[in-house]
Amino acid sequence: MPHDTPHAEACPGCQTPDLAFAQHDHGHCSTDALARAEALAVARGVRLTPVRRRVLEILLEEHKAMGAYDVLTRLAAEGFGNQPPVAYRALEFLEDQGFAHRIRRLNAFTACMHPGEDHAPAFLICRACDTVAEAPAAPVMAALTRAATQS
Amino acid sequence: MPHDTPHAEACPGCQTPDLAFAQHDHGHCSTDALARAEALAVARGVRLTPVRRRVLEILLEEHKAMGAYDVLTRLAAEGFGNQPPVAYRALEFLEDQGFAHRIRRLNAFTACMHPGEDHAPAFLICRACDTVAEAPAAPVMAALTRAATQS
DNA sequence: GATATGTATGTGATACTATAACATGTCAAG
DNA sequence: CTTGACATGTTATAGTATCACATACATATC
Repeated sequence: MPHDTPHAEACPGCQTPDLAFAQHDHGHCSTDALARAEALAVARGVRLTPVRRRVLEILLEEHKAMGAYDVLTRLAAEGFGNQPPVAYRALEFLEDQGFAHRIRRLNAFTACMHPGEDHAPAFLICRACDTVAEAPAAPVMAALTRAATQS
Repeated sequence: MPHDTPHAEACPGCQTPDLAFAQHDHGHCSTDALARAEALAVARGVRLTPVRRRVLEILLEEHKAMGAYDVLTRLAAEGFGNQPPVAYRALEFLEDQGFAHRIRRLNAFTACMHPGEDHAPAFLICRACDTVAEAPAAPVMAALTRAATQS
């Protein structure tokens, strides 16, 4: 339920749900990410099977943090298995390959926008609508590492 | 089960379980944090009831990330309620008052080492033994904020 | 002191998240 | 064609979290 917390006021995605998509031609970046994933899978000799591919597509379409059971519901509706491991296994595969990220804080998953690139992402998550932005976090990591070594 | 991941090699707490306590006189910092919490509770007009107080003590004693059910088990053994809400409510109270932190990534909680101080903590969590160190994260936050505003 | 009010706790039920364990299927190499 | 590795299906269960309602307890008011 968007629009019902103060936080929503600061989130473009909440105010104009289609904004995120319009802004960056989501259709394109989506098919692009998918294509990269396919290529990488081939290059690595791993198989982007129908379930796995479909899960990635779903994550890309939604462009937000999705729970494993949300994904599972979609899969089941499309004739794939309807038991939790079906979703978890596909999601685990995607995460292992760097095609998706697990956001443990939300018990959720989201498609990676830069598969194949070496990156340390931080996630900007709208508390109201769960839209996720992936921000480069190299400087953040650096600060963290500094904090860590000092302790 | 400590000592069985490569990561453990880098964690002082893993190698010498008592180190964290010896190093900083945990007994003292523990009672100190408790005293601060008591004072703050009075100052704010909120009640640090027996369950709440005991939960805080447990978190301070353990000095590591504890699941709600771990806490609950301890509570039940001591004659408090044995249903999940008992633990969750006390933990929520402690978190609201800033006496404890919830580490969602671990589905766990830990006592705050600096109750009352305005701070933005980052947590350094040993993957092997769940010992938690609370590091000052102001610079990390700054980097994050920068990343956020750019997106 | 009796009563009313708000807050805290007890308790049972249930929702949500995740994994273990084992059976079955599928594909490609030899 | 068989074998072996990987993928999926399926059942069961573990682990995390919240809801809803009843009860108790403290404080303020009359």
